[in-house]
Amino acid sequence: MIETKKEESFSRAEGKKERITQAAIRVFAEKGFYQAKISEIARSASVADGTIYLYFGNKDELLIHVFEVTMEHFIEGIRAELDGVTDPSSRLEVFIRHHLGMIEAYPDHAAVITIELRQSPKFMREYKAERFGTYLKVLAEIVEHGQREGLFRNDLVPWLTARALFGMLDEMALMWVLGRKFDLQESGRVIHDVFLNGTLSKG
Amino acid sequence: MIETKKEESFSRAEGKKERITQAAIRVFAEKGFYQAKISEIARSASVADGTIYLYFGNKDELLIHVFEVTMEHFIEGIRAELDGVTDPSSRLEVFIRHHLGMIEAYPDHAAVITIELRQSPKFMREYKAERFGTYLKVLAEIVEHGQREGLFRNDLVPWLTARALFGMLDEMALMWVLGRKFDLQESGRVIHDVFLNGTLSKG
Amino acid sequence: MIETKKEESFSRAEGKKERITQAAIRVFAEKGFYQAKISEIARSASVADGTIYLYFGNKDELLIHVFEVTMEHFIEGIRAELDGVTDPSSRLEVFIRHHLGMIEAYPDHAAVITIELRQSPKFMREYKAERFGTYLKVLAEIVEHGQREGLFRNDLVPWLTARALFGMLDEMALMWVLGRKFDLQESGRVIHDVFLNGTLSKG
Amino acid sequence: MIETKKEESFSRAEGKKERITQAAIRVFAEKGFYQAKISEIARSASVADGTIYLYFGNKDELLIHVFEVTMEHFIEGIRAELDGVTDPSSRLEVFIRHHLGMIEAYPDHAAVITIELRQSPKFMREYKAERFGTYLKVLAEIVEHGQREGLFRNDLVPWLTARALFGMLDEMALMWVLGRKFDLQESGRVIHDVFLNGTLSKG
DNA sequence: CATGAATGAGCATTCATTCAT
DNA sequence: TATGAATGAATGCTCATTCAT
Repeated sequence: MIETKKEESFSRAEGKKERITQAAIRVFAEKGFYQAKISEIARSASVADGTIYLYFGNKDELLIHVFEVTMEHFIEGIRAELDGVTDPSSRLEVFIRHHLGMIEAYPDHAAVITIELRQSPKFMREYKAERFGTYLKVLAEIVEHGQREGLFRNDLVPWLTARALFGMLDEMALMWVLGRKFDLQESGRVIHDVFLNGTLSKG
Repeated sequence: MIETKKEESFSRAEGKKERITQAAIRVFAEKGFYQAKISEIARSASVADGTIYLYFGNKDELLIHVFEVTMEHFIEGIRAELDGVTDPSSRLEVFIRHHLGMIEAYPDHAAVITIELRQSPKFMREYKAERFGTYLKVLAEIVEHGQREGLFRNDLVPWLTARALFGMLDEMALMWVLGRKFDLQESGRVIHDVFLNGTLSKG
Repeated sequence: MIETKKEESFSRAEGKKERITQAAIRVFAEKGFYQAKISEIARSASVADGTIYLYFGNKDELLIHVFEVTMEHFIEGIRAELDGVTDPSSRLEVFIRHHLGMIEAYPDHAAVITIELRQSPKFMREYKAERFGTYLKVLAEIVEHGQREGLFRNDLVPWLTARALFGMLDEMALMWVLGRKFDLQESGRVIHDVFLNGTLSKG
Repeated sequence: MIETKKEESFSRAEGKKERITQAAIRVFAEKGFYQAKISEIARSASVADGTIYLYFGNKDELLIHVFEVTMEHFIEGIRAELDGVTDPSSRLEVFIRHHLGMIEAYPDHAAVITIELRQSPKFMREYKAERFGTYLKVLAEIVEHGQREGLFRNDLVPWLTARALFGMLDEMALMWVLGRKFDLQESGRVIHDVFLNGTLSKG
């Protein structure tokens, strides 16, 4: 399944940007964007405050980068996992399992996604989250594919459906991160089952 | 259906607290909690900055109040709408329609819910959102009721199911608020349909 | 000796100003001038905040009034006690005993004097503390009188001497108020004795 | 005698903290603690407001530091001056002359001592002024020493006596700072003489 | 006279960002 | 590149004072 990356020793150059990014993920996840202090991220990354500004224009850009990197992480993973899986139902299952598996392996990522996507509407209107769109597109295409195959109902708007599914997964992730009071993967299996039965074409 | 309250002229006393609350909803919704300035809320409520502190201990407490009032608003509405509706499927439909209807009528409320629920995990861990729990409980009880009636599958954990449903609705609300690029109630009907078909007991 | 006034029920009119004054003495004594809140003084006097401004122009004036009233209290007392005492040494003794006795009976007064006299030099330069001058004059006149009688050395400048004596008494009062760790009147007797006879051992 | 330090150009590091401290002494002395504004101290020290918080946790801590530094200044000076002086009467004379000399050389220090020591009793009860205690101890030990030598009366409690003496000196300092209407050192000589010999005329 | 809700000027403190080294 | 001391704009909150009732 998904294995947590071990603390790698990066090359000096890119390593520093990467260290900052990872530190930012940790701190944003724990404190939220506005409570996170640049100085704390710097400390957590073992760099000077000013160093962060050699790699990122400002705090906003750091947040955006963190979000994009996080989504990239999800995207690469899901693409690898989907490779070779052709059955729409299985693809859906893989997506759900992978998403929740990532949350379990990297809980901070859940917080980053959750927090980032829910900044003020104003912020969200301005920042077009491309990678997030790409990730959702993977899901929407699973739905479309399933529709072409005649498995899924044709009255579903793929991108709305994808977003609704994502809403469920994100809500599960949020709850789980808060208290870890239930089995995340088990909830994923139920979501898959319910969603599937609800979306099957009657033919 | 749901009708937007018109700007009432309140009595001095409660009126002022109410004006501040409504102004806070507007400003929090547009700017988010941290970007919202007390002085802007005060201006929007036509009171002095200091007046806010006659009614609320600090900015945090104002946010919490705003959230609680918002949820109260949802709770009262849904209870009234559910009154007399006995069929679980219909109750579910009513809930979805009402929730999304409220979002349409009071779009700021969607932002408040979204923002409030997604503050930093740290914040959420400390603040127990009682009213939000009450609201979700209404949904969970619809599921439970449906299970007792033999309509819904028994393998669904009611509160998890309710939360997943809420996740979908909240995601729809978020998207709609951002661009109003689709018919919110139509998406609600699809969610109801998909969810229902997915959760029906096979008996 | 000195007896603490019991809580009198004043006539409504002057009573209110008096209540405010006494409340201010209490609060100034405990918190100091800047930390004392008008609202706390009002509460302590059982009047509304605004009422204070019917009797005093502002917080500064209230402080000045409090100080003047306090000094008046000392002045009246010391004049009564000195009445009929003619011997300079005895008059000095009476002054010291009375001053320290007042501190013991009304410890808040010590704090008021201490605090008031030590506001910023700027403040002190502007506010001419007349009553305080009157009080000190009583002491200076005891010195002068003693000089005329041939009891005291003629090289003492009376008002400087009076001020130095006052400095000792005020310091004793300050210490005593802080911890009450010694016998205030006993220290007064030593001061009287030293002042009169000096510190050299007679051996 | 005592010579006023000229404005030195400090090294960047300690220099800045020192500049802030000296600026604070000036401003506290002129305005008093509560009227002194951080921004004015910053301006007076030619640093930004925020810079003060790199060296001091908050305004209170700045005041405490200022007081401790001031007392340190007095302590170092008096120790140097007392070095080699063995006669108790002379040591007493040195102490008085030095204390008042410091006031003349650094009048702001008088205000700092006066103000600091007379904050609200509440403040004083919490803050244990160690350096002030050390300074007073020097004086108390002069008294004790004089008692052991048989010069001073044995019925004097040294620390009370020291405090009374300090009260006289501080009162002289306060008056002198306010108007400089008399010769401070001359008043010191009289205090020394009176304290030693008392006020009775020898006739 | 009395009230106390409302006001808003004022200030300590924070923290993203800069820049001399 | 990297540093971190220094900056100073920005803001939540306080509280003396006012004034409609």
